[in-house]
Amino acid sequence: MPAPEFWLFKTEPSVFSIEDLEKSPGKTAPWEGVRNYQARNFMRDQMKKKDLGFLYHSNTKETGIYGIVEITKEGYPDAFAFDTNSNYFDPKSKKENPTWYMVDVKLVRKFKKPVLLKDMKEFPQLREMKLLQKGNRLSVMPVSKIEFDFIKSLSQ
DNA sequence: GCCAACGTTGGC
DNA sequence: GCCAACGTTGGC
Repeated sequence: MPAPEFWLFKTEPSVFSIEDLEKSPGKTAPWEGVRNYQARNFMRDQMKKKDLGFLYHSNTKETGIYGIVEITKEGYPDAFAFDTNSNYFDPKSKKENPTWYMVDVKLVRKFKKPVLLKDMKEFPQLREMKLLQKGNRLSVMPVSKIEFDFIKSLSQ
C-alpha cells in the first residue's frame, strides 16, 4: 500500500466553511466546483482514500488552516458541472466525458485555533510550502508530509 | 475595495 | 500558435 499523501483544500468561508462541513451529514461533503485543471488532476488522479488534507479559509479576515479532513471518496465526476441551475455549471463538461471531478472529504478535526497564514510565513520550515509561494492560486494542492506534520504540531 | 498575479478565451 | 483582453483569485 502506498504511503498516504497530504493535501490542502482552499475555500472561502462565505461560500463553504469548516462549520458547514461540520454540519454536513456524517461531517462529509463533496468538494465540488473546482474549475482549474491542475487542481482537478490532483483530485481525479492522485488523491486516495484515507489521504489527509488541511482545510484552509481564504478571502477572509483570518486566512489560515482551520482543520484536518480525510478523503473518503476518490475522484468522481462533478455533477454540478451538468446542472444549468448551478453556479458551477460548465457547458463544456459532458456526462459521457466529464471535464471536472471532485472527491468527498470528511472532517477529522477542527482546530481550537486556526494556524494563520501570517504565522506560517514566519517559520523557515515552511519556506518551500506551495501555499506560501508568491502568486500561487491553486485551490487544491499537495502538502509534503514534513509540512503536514509540522503544521499539525502547531495546531491545538 | 484595490490590485497583482495568474488562467482562459478568442481573434488573427 | 501567438498574445492581448478579459475574468478570477485572494492577500491586504
